[in-house]
Amino acid sequence: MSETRETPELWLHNQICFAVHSTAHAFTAAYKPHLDPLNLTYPQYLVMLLLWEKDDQSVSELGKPLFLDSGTLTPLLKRLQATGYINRTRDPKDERVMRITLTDAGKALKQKAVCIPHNMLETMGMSVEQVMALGTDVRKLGQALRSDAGARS
Amino acid sequence: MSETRETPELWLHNQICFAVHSTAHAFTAAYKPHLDPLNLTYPQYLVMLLLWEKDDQSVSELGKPLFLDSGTLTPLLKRLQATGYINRTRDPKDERVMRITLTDAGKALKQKAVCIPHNMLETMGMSVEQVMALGTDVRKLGQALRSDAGARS
DNA sequence: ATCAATTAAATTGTACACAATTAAATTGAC
DNA sequence: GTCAATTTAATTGTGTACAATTTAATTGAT
Repeated sequence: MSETRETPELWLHNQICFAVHSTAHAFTAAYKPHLDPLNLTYPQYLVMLLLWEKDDQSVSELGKPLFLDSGTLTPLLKRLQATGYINRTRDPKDERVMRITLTDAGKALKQKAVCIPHNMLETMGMSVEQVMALGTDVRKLGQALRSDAGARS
Repeated sequence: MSETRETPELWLHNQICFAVHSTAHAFTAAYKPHLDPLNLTYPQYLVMLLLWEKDDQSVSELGKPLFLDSGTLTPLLKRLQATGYINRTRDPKDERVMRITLTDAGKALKQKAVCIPHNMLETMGMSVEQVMALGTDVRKLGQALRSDAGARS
């Protein structure tokens, strides 16, 4: 009856891209109850993770591991500044560079965030070993997708 | 030196959520060269997949498998209509319902899309079996995240 | 020393994504 | 049959993403 029978490769539920895509959105939704009390969105949380690892980074230093450019980061960082978690100041050595530093409130927030990974692990219902193994595979897939994109010279 | 040494659970590159999040974006970018010639964005492609599986669906029928509501779908469907791939008509039986049907151009597009999954498989550099196994695990994770969100009554 | 390339952010425009509200049509209890 | 609840989309407002352009600062070849 359906013309689909002949093209199972086009079934939505067979597509790993959609599995990854929808699971990413499910993560954002699952983080929400944990991040709302901290006044953070999920992408803002990712930036805070980087700043908690290493304070005082430029916009492009933050963007490289996140695969984001200033078009996304500039407005996001302005919101983090408005919330009071970061400072944005021009580097006196090179006025092109915007240096992002944590405020005291931004540093203090880390203590409220440390429990989030543990809580999310419970939500996922997986062991640490399972999560690490799956993470390795997913990262490998992401790297393959990105390296191939760069491969067309 | 870094205060991070004590909190590896907060390292960005340890977070499976970020692995999934960034791989989802890598997918969107990797699809772009395949979808641009078809005048489709990646989310629009997902809607077309559903319509190729089963023509004539309502907005909410399309939204359920995609985990999207009318707030996202209405403008997206208007763009697909503007491109000429779908029709949007009110159901005469129930004027609340918007019925989405493929135009001839929308139906014809399927033939141009059938090769995309195969091409993407090459980009991923994985076997069909590997992709299916990883897809199963990722879908399971997505389901766990969504079911737990609904678990707070 | 000067000026053409380069670099870093910011800006602009398009397109999701989602919460919350609104509007219109339908259903159901009475 | 009437009107309150429900259902379906659409709308509004905020927040990412990303391509393309712009601006300002720096570098480097001459």
